[in-house]
Amino acid sequence: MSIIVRFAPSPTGFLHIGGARTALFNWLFARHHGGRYLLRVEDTDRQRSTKEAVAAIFDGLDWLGIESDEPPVFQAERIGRHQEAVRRLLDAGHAYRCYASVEELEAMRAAAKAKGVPARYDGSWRDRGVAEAPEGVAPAVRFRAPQSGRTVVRDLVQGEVVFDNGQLDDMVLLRADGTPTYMLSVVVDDIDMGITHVIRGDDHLNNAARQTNLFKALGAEVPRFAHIPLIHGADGAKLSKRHGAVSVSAYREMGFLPEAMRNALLRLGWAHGDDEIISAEQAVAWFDLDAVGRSAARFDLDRLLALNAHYIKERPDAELAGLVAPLLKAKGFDLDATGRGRIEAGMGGLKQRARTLVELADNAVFYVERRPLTLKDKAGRHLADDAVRRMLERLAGHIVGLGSWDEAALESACRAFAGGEGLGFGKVAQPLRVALTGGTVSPGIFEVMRVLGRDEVLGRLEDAAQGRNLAERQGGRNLAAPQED
RNA sequence: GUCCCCAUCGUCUAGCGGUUAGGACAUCACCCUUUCAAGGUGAAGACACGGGUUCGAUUCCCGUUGGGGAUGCCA
Repeated sequence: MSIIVRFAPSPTGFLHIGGARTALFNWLFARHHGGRYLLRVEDTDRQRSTKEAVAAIFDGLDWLGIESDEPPVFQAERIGRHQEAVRRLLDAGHAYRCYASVEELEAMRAAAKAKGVPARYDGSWRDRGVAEAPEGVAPAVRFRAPQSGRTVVRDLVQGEVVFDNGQLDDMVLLRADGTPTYMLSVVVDDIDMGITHVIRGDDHLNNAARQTNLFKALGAEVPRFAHIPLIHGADGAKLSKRHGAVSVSAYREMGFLPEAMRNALLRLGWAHGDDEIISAEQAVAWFDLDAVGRSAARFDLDRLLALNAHYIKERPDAELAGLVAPLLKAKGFDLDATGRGRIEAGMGGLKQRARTLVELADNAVFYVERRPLTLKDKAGRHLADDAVRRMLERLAGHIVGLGSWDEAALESACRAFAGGEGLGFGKVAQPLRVALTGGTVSPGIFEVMRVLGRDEVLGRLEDAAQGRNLAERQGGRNLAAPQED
């Protein structure tokens, strides 16, 4: 039997990282076993579902490269099937109409809680006939769940979990307005879609028991369940808005690469020995449910950052230049051919120093800035001394006629100059760096000179010598504040 | 309250009865060095507790504690 799994988000908000990981695990599981991965939008709650959320979820999944093997199924469009299933259940005596009001239900729960018994619907309409129905009250339809015995969920991750049927109440299948609830639609749709394995967050573990009984009542085979542990926030609680960045799109905006995100998500609750950097191909080859852990994990931004730094280094320079261009544009730097050329030529040194695309863009600014440069933070003090400026002027004179403008030639010329001045190389390099980049932190100075080109270097040197640089600007927006030396 | 799940360094984890309890991130040193990174080397850092079972428990069982989840006409 071929494996069919699905990711079934409810479009009541953005795609958060927990959902993204669930999708990833499903997708990986299908790919690994040569099965199919489907997408189903659980939008039976018409009040809270929005088109924007659907778009955000699709967009996030797309960005992560988790593509569905078939067009997405919209649950709301399948109401007919759900209602039909309820009719069958009603006919077979597996369901009944319940006329209890919302107030009554609340009272029931409060009473149960006070008595210390499971808070659940008391089943008072289980065996009452329609004749007793109060007037003008539209009934909800409830499942007639088994009241004794136990339901066993054989879970691929959690093992065998036993529930006392006395704990499980008669869940609502159809609301009073005739719309299906989640509990009903998941089961009907999973049956119709031929889902063989249900991989989802373990906040659904309890539901698995109730759904198991529904599957049986519907005469269907119960799929295999795999409830994966939740991802928690830094405080150890279930992820919510108050945990800061939780949406996939937020991470995208922070400058993370999808491959880094996937790698990070993959390693939450799943491991393959000591492997940390895992490619998409390896993930497919290695992933299986037996290696999924059972304890909740916290999402660690530092790890993501480290992974992202790794994947940035692995990306070709041209690709990174393309990724950074729009970020630079947003900062007001529209790249011309020269700018683009410099960004790509300087990418080697740039990408060594960035953990996010945002940092990469911030650090690349000096390559596309127009003269005279605006000095960063307190960098100006390196250029404040008149003797230093004259030194820079002499340096310009020393390199202006250089035969070749490559890094090796630049280095030997600059070192020779420093020697001639009786200065340690650092005494020359740092003012030079500030003159050329406007800051005290940058890629290797010879690389910078090479990328900038002779004219620009000479021009920036002259600006510095003449004291033409502009006063400091606001500090960078790097995740890691740039260190002052 | 009731039910369910979980428990190895700060974090993510390896471990599947006998290990100097391993790796990664973060931290701290040192090396390299034109700054910052990167890289290299090293350090510090964990089996929640109590009972069993066993020749032997991080590992198996029970309990305690702690954390989480579910208790909806949300999903």
